[in-house]
Amino acid sequence: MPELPEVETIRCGLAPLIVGQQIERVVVRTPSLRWPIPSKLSRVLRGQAVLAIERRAKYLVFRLPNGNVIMHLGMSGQLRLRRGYEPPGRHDHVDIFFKNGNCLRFRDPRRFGSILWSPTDPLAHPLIVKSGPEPLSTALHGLYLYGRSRGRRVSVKQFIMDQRVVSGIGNIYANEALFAARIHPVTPAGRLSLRRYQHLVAAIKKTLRKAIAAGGTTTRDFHDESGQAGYFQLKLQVYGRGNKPCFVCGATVRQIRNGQRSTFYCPRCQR
DNA sequence: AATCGCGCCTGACGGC
DNA sequence: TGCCGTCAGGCGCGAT
Repeated sequence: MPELPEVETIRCGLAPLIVGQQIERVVVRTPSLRWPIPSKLSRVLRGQAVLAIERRAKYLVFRLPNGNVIMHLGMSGQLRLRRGYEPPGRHDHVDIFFKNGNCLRFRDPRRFGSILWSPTDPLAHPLIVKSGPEPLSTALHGLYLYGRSRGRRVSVKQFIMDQRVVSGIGNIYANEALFAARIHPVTPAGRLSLRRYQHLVAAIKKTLRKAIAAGGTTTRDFHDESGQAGYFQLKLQVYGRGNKPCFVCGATVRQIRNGQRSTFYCPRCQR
């Protein structure tokens, strides 16, 4: 499930290969994603050159002279760039053919992803404008989370997964960052001290940076733009490790449900 | 305003 | 073998 590090990995891999390239044509086979792909997408993209690829939260933004493509990979979205033609599979929903002979293919078995068109400022798009600060920017700091959390009774894990509070953190990295910060995931957000939020922010940044450096986390669904799986999975401390021994203290990692999400933590390390 | 739970969607997997 | 239920989960939305 692509979270910020996976989307960033895709962006970095894709940028040198398609920035500056001109789009020849676009084939939309399945318009019914999370939201319908705009019927004009093929028309507006034809002949345009990609000026830049940016990332905001978990969204990819393709800058073009006449507007912007906003893409979200949802749970199972993949992007692959390959040379020449390959017959599309059942879940290969969109092809973007470039004049240099490459094809960017969007594949998404669960179709929770989305591809939208924004003729104006994409950062002002309703889906993006409410996103919280980028976790790796200076806008995310301990005092910010502390302030936003006052009076909040939701668990700290749900709190940091709220994209309006801070963007880009999904279930995997929420679990990992809370482990790194030694904070129990179910602690009410409003009950944590400023000092503990400072530790948490440091842990979030460190966890995300390491994941980006490693090229994202391998899951069933994630592949980067070349189809390569990430290899951060080897380093996951708690996610997916229910009933296994904590790498730090040996206690049994617990798996619970919190806010309808699988939650993993070490009952001895995290308080 | 904050919180809760639903629904979208498919594939993997376990049980019978 | 095959069928069925459950789980995985990002995120907007409606209800409370």
